[in-house]
Amino acid sequence: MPNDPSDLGRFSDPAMLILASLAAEPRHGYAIMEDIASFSGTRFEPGTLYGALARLEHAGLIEPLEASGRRRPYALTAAGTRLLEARLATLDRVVDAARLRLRRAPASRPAE
Amino acid sequence: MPNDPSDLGRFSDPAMLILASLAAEPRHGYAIMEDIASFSGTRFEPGTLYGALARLEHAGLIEPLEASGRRRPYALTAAGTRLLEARLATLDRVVDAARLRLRRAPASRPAE
DNA sequence: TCTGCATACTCAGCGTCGCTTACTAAGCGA
DNA sequence: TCGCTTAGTAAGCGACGCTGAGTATGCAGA
Repeated sequence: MPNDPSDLGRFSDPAMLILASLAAEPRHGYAIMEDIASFSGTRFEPGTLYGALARLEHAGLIEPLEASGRRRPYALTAAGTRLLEARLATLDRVVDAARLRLRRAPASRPAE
Repeated sequence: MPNDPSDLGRFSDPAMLILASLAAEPRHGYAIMEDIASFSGTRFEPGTLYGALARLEHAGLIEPLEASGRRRPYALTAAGTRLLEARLATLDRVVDAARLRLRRAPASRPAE
């Protein structure tokens, strides 16, 4: 129950990638999609993208800017920036821990 | 639609953390819980932990070892190890991209 | 001008998965 | 034998990711 807005809900992938994409500058949905595909290799379908966008806006992590034509651009809020930074730090810790554990794994992993 | 077993389903957090915990050595559920809490700061409730464990086993990413008493230990399979490594590489790319973007962000973020 | 493609977004529905909560039960020290 | 920690089971809810189809605008070329 994400009553806590500092929590990304239970998921992180689409939301995290969107926050990362918006970190550089405001972008509209379609551009976010292209951008994410370029740096992460994952291309979201519109439903995934715009659904996540709506949730992030509702959580106050991003905010809509004035539309120009069909394009509805979004910008990171201060809260969104803070959350992204915190999330990045946690990810670093986890990735480091995982690498360490992989390296310490016994060389003789059972067959298969 | 995780017909593709090389896919962690749509989520990654609990599953990823479990794989990371098992990377060092086989562990049983309760020990995984403690371990994850120690390196990631997140403590899963039993439902979350054992649910994810069952899915990972079903996907062939971990396998149960012989139980000793109540303890049901699991070990990473070769597929699990490969997936963890791949996932780690992707995470690195994403974290780097995000950091770069944060640094390039215009210093003058609108108020608030 | 009309066709057709790329852009940009909306909407509806399904199934999965995370999360909570409560319960069972073994092992062990006081 | 009481009670704490350890260890795992079970049930249910609702959020969210994902797919897929549909709508509409702008623009280049025939």
